[in-house]
This record gives sequence, C-alpha cells and structure tokens, in this order.
Amino acid sequence: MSPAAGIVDVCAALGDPTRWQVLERLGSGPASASRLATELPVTRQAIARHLEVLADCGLVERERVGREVRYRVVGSALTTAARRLDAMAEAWDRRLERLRDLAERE
Amino acid sequence: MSPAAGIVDVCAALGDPTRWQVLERLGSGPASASRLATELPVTRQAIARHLEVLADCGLVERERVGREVRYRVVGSALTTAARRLDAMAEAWDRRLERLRDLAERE
DNA sequence: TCGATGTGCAACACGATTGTTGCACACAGC
DNA sequence: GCTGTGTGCAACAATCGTGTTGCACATCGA
Repeated sequence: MSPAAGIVDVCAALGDPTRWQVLERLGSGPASASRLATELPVTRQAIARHLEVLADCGLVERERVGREVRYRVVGSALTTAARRLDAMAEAWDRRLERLRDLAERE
Repeated sequence: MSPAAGIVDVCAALGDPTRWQVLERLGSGPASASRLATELPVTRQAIARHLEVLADCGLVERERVGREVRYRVVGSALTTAARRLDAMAEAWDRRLERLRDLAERE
C-alpha cells in the first residue's frame, strides 16, 4: 500500500496554477484547446500539453467532435484522489496517536 | 472561490515521489533529516529541502529537540486538502450534470 | 475550390527542480 | 579540550517543466 500508484501523478498535475485554470474553466463546461486558448493567457500549444498531462492521469477526458477535440473534467478522478489522501491522513494520524499513547504510558 | 489558495502548493509538494517517501516514513513516526537520510537513497541536504517544501505548505511540522530538528507529519493538512478537492469535484459534477440536463431538454 | 479554423509535431529558450559535494558551525558526551 | 553527530549555507551540474514560435496537415463551410 505504499505509493498508491497514480496519486503522485494526479498531485503533480494539480500542482500547476495554469492547469487549475484549465480545470476550473472546464468545470463550467467542455471546451477544446483552441477555445481555452482564447480565454486563458497562454498559447494553444501550451494548453494542449497541459490537457495531455491532465488526460494522462485521468482528470480530463477527450472526445472528438468533428474536427475538434473537446475536453471535459472527470470529477470522479478527483474524488478518488481526495479519498486516497484522506485515507492516508487518517492512517498517519492513528499511527502517530498510538505512538503518543505508548510514550505517555511509560 | 477560485484557486483555494494553498491547495496548489500542497499538490505540488505531493507531486514528487521522494517527498512521498519522506511523508510515508514520517507517517510511522517523527524523525530528523539526518535520520531520514540513512533510510532513504538521497543525501541529507536533498531531504532537508524536501522537508522545507513540505513544511512551507503545512504538511509537516518542525520541532527542535536538543540539537536536532525532528519532523512530524500533519495529517490534518492532508485531510483539509482532500476535503477541498472533494468539494471541487462535487461542484464540477453538479455543474456538468446541469448542463447535460439542459442539453437534453431541447 | 478556396479560405478559415482546429489540430499535431518539432525546435528552441529559460527558469525551476532535484540532486550532489564541500565546508563551517553548534553542541552533546567522552 | 576533543571527537562525533546534527544542522545550515553555498556552489554546482543535470534534468525537467513551461511556454514560445513556426510549419504542416486535416476538415468544415461558403
């Protein structure tokens, strides 16, 4: 149960401000890379790479619509990540509290 | 309610495998940078910087014990981050579902 | 057919990260 | 006082990440 696999990649993806801008924009409705580029202060190519990162770790989904590629947020991926983090926090808290109890018993 | 402040930094901190090793080790009990360096395959200085990153976003706490500095995991910080992510995921899901309903009504 | 729009790929610049080594300093214990 | 251990700081190398420009190609629509 060590690294919980993809959680590191998800966190790395969420560790960039521009990707948060992309995600929050997609949270209000699907859009293509070109569309996003008109609304955010970065070029389409930069956004395309951010979208690739987000898609690689499952935070967004691609969907071809004619000649354009539309991206949508995958809320469940974020929910899963949140649950994993919460479970780890709880486990750590329990272990440390047990240590504290042991120390105080002597 | 845009970037939720420190969540980006927390995620960035969690986006590095070595920092996960440090966190998981600290999850089994507090330790100093030198101690961690003997258990992980990186130098003390590298670990010290990772600990600084983790401390800056509240994921670990420093505590001086004599001449050494002990670090402990702060589970509540991780829990807070998890709750924020979960809340965002839920908000996005709700908004997208409302969009879907609107589209299907016409 | 032709132009406009959307995408894909490559090269490049630049700063940030990550890791190292080396040295200086503080302090606990002999 | 001296040695060992823990910390702090600085310099350095190498890689990665982010963003840019430029160009080629596909496709929708007039």
